[in-house]
Amino acid sequence: MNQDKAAILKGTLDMLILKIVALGPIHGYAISQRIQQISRDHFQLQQGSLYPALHRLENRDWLEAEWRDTDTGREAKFYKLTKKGRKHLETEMESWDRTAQAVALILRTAP
Amino acid sequence: MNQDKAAILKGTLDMLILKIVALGPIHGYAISQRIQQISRDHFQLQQGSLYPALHRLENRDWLEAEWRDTDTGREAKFYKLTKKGRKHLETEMESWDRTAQAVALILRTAP
DNA sequence: CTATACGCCTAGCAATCCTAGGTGTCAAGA
DNA sequence: TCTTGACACCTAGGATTGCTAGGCGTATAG
Repeated sequence: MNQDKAAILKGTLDMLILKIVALGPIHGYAISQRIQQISRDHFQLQQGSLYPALHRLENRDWLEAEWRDTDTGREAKFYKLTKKGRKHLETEMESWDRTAQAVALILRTAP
Repeated sequence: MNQDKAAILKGTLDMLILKIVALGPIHGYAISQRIQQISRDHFQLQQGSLYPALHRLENRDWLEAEWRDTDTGREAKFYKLTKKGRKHLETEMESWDRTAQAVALILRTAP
């Protein structure tokens, strides 16, 4: 079915969400749109992944939520980063960099 | 405990193993050593991940196994890529590239 | 008035990697 | 001699994670 839009790589979703929220307060539904948009339609974040992840991040005190109105006048749950969340995001990004480099080392090894 | 050696990113292990085996026939124990070595000690592949993965790859006809002697005169199960395996490896590598780029797009987005 | 987008939620599945245990051989050092 | 460590294989079960597939309610466009 989805040959086109790819699933999120396991273990990276938290980091991606935190990064999007770091750009400014935003509600859940919009997060999935932003991820799809910025990734140039590569990632397709499912709601069944999104909302549990948001609750997970809130429970770990990386995100704070607040009900507010959207531009279109509807209620939505806006998230913003906590200090802990910002710190954690940095750690995760550094970790990602090292991991991506390590993978690249292996994939680029010539026979 | 392991602040140093990182776990393998979920979903990438099959690709990494296939890539190592693509460098030439090799047995399981040596695969984990090679992965650790080439990744400059970043990845620490556990045996409880390694062997189930190898059986998985064999069942999918991406790897073939054969018992042979090592340099040290012991018996070991040497793996080599099948044609299907080589093809799958290429697909996975392309997929990884696109995914890594998509992640980079998101992580590099400035506020 | 009906479909679609918006916006939230949950239960349960499938996959994956790990921990923690096990087997047996062999070489080196106390 | 005996014990430790490296070599080389294996499995069961747990934890985590993202998805599928369902659900709710409102507003807007056709």
